[in-house]
Amino acid sequence: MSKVRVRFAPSPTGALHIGGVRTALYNYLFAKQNGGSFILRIEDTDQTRFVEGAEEYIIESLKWCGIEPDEGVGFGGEYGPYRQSDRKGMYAQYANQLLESGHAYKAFDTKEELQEARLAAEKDKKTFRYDISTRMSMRNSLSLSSEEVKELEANGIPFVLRLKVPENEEIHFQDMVRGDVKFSSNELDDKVLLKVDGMPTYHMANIVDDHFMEISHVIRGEEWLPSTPTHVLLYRFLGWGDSMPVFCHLPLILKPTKGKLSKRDGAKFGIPVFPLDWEEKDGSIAKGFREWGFLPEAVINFLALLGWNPGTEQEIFDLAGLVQAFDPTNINKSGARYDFAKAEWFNQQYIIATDNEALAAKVAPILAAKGHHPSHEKLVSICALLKERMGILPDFWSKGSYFFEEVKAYDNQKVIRKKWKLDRREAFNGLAAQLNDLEKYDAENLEQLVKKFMADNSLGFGDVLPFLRLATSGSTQGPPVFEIMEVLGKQTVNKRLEQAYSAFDEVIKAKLQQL
RNA sequence: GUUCCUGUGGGCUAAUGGUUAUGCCGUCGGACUUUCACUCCGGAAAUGCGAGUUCAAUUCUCGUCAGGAAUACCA
Repeated sequence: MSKVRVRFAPSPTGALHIGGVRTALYNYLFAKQNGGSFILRIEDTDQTRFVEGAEEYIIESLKWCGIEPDEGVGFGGEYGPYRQSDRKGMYAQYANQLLESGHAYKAFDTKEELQEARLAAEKDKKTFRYDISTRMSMRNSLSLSSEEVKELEANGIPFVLRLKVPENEEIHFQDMVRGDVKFSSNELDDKVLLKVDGMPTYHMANIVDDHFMEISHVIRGEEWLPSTPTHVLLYRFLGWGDSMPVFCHLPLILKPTKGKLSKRDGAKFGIPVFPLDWEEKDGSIAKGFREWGFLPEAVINFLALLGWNPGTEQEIFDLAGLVQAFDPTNINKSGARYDFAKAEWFNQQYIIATDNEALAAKVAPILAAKGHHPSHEKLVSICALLKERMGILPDFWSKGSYFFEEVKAYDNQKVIRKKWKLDRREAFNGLAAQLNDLEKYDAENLEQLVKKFMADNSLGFGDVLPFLRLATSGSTQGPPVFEIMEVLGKQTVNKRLEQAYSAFDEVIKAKLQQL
């Protein structure tokens, strides 16, 4: 078997969404597993849709995900250029070859004429198709006499080259996911091969490029399935039928409701659909997984399992593990819905698995943005306390801001109203004093001290701990209190206790007044 | 409309022509923690529908319905 060479071929029309990332990932996995090459080709044959920065975005996204191409735009290689606009000169030759061999023809129809034909068909509740049944009623080198064609050309009337699809032919091809797939040529339209501007269409360019880049497997989204028979025809007519790549059409990624996931869905559902932030033309920012606080390993793991399964019950895979376990025959046929909750779960797993030192580094920028620059040691110990409670990186702040800022509010007023007693204030003042006198201020000693305090005053855990929590963190939830106190330190805890006692008293006084 | 693709709990999925249809996420309950999370235990919940083949169908066939994709001088 010849060398495995696969390509990821996005068009630079905007941000890459996770469906594209998954396609890239599967290409990458298949290439690496077979000792082959993963190639990035930029399909920019439609110059009207070119978007500034999209190409860089794609490259940066792949890098962030850890699936760098071996060849391609930005990565070098022996089969370049890898940008279709840079290969512009190559395509006409092959389109003309098809013209000469009678597999293509010139079509002079204007946009308006085509539009008219479409409108006419619509009246009959049909869709116009430029194909064997209609081409003789259009203006092209098949329906016109050679004199007429010459005259049109002499007058500089622009034309496109269209594929002449043969009649009554059954076209078969093998698909790695779907097995034997067949189409009738009668259902195919005479696709434009070369546009008026001299640029090839996707169909033409991708066949020429795949051929010369010696692509062995075409792994792409299912939306290409219906045009694959046209591609098969092209390979055959160009004389490349024997070296045609194997096709592998991936199931679509579906949006949370119904339908194929699209770029707009991020804003619509309030979830990330792009790997990185993307700035739209109107200046709005579509938030990426990275900025959302996802780890790339988690995104990759999540995406890998969307439409594929390893055949075992293992769910957590690093990239190397995926390369090993990946098996295209286990790719599903049906579309997979994008479930954000599951993505978050994966991320949580990866955050928990990250050691505290590394997590501290990831979380530091979030704190810096809030104006806090804690010492590394402090950050590491807080990471240890918080990591199991984080789904995404910013949770570090939402669940741990009290480590860095004063407590502004106490979230569980109900507990205060029920359990705080004015006549215990003296005892609690005593506790504060004892805590202040504690020499070795660590969780273990704190716990001992507090337990003794409870025993001395005949108080239960429920009478004391919620207030320690509330006072120090503002919340009755979170990591073990004594560990919070240790990290906070004596001074801070004392200050917060004092403040809190008064605040608790106020709550009770307000309650008494109401009665 | 036409062509093609696809239908397993709420989501992602496993499985075999043959016990109680798997696992994960989510959800609910319990244990642990007097909290939350983690962890552990348990519950509810699925083969779209209808025929046919067969001793036996989620699996094979047909029909039907539903969803999706394609139907551009976009990719």
